[in-house]
Formats: sequence, structure tokens, C-alpha cells
Amino acid sequence: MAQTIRQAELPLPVTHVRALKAVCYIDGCTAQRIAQRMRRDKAQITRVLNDLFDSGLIIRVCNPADKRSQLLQATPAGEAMMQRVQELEQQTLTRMTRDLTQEEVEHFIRIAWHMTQNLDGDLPPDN
Amino acid sequence: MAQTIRQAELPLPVTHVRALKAVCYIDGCTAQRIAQRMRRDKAQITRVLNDLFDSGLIIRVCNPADKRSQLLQATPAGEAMMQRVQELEQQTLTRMTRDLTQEEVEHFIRIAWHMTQNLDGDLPPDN
DNA sequence: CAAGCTAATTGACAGTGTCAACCAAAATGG
DNA sequence: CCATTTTGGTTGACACTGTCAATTAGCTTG
Repeated sequence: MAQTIRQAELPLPVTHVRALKAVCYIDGCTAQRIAQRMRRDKAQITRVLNDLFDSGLIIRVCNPADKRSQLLQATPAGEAMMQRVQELEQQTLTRMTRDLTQEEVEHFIRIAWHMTQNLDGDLPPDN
Repeated sequence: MAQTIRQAELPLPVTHVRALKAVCYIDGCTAQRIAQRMRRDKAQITRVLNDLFDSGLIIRVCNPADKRSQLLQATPAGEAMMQRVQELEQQTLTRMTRDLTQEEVEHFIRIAWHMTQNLDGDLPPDN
């Protein structure tokens, strides 16, 4: 939904934006954490992070607690990009719900959440 | 949403299922009509239809009214596949809404529809 | 009939998602 | 302590989705 608009205006594909969000919001974030949070393959995450790194939006610093992994953090450019993303999202959200009441929106979200719970609560026992 | 489950059980990718639906539901269906209905590129439709044809789910017959185009129709195998799809969809739907009232579901659908209208009613003037 | 339009096809490419193999650094357990 | 296993990350390969440009063949209109 929201992504439809986002990708029309931004120089970043959706997955990249989501990953950047994770890097910005989670402190001391690793690739692993992002993979879990986004429920995606780590291979994909690696490649997305490579792109973000090549675009100068994030940096990787050595994780002193585990030499295999790297801590991710946004560069100033990354923060700025995040800012723009948030503005666009906010903007889209208000456009999407412009003639709906607060109650309706909340109800909608609750039901949606409920449905997803119903769906993925079944097959994947999640070990 | 529903596709998540669908593709887990069916031997067909989602786009193919959607196209097959169109062929089954629209009488005297052409590739063009499907492209419009699904709001997809005709290139993609062509390839999907090729796959469906190769799988023996649909046939193309000459359109007497326009020799450029072909009328599409489902084979018995195609109809059978459609049957299975509908069952799975129904099944998923009831699982998804199992503890929701009729009202809640209808409300949800109305709001969702409303939001999409709000969104794509803006940018694409649709000529 | 020529010019323009339309249905379908093809090629090329970007983005998304998944699986398997691999390496190097932990963690575990005798 | 060392062998085994587990874990974080990377790479290769592949399927699916989506879009753009160019082409061919047939339709339409002036």
C-alpha cells in the first residue's frame, strides 16, 4: 500500500528503505537482526546492505563482542534519507486516510493485525 | 495475504493463477483484457499465458473479429485447476476471518477499498 | 492507399525472494 | 585443551514479478 507511492518518489527500492529503517531504529544493529526483523533471507540482507553501503548511506564497524559480525549505523546521508522517507510516509498516510475517522483507522488496523495472526499462526510452528 | 498460503500449496505462481482466473471468468477473453484488468504490462501477460498454454491449462483460438488477437479459454485441466484454487482461497479466507464477525469483515473490506481509492485516485489521471 | 493505431511478441533489465554451499569466528562438551 | 557444532556473513544460482523499448502484423481512418 504505502510502498506504492514511496517507490514512485524515492531513489531507493522498498527493501532498501526497510533495511535502512532497521539500521536507524535499532541501536547496535547487525545483519542478522535485520534478517529476523524483516523475516527475510540473510543472503538478501547482505546484498541490500552492500547497496546501502555503496550509496554511502550506512557504514559497518567492527563488532568488538563478535569478530564475525559488524555493527551497522547510518551515515549523515543515511539519516537525511530516513528523514525524507518518514515525511513521504506520513504524507501518504494522511492522504490515504483523509476522509476516515480515527476510530475507523484503528479498527482497520486491529482487524488486519488479527487476520495476519490467524494466518501465520498456523503453519510455521516457528521452532 | 491470501497469496501467501496459495503459493505454498499450488504448483502455479500467483500471477499465473490470477491470469487463469481472468481467462475463466471473462468470456471471449484476450491478452489485452487481462493486461487491463490486472493493470500489468502486456509483455508479462504474454509470458504468463505462454506458461499456462505450455502447461495445458488454456488454449488460444483465432479471434474471427480481429486476426491479430486470440481468444483465450481454459481447458478442462484449466477448469479443474481453477476449482482447486477456489477451494484453497475459500479455505484460507475462513481461516483468516475465523473469529471475526460478518460486520467486522465487511467494514474492513469497505475501509480497505476506500483507502486504495484515496491512493490511486490521485496521481494517475488515467487518461 | 498512406499514415497512424492496436494486439501481441520479444529482448533486456531491475527488484524481490529462496536455497545451498562456504568461510571464519564463536560456543559447547568431553 | 581440542574436536564438534553452531552462528554471522558472504557468494552463486535460480525463480518470480514488474517495466521499458522495439518489432511485427493486422486494423482503421482520412
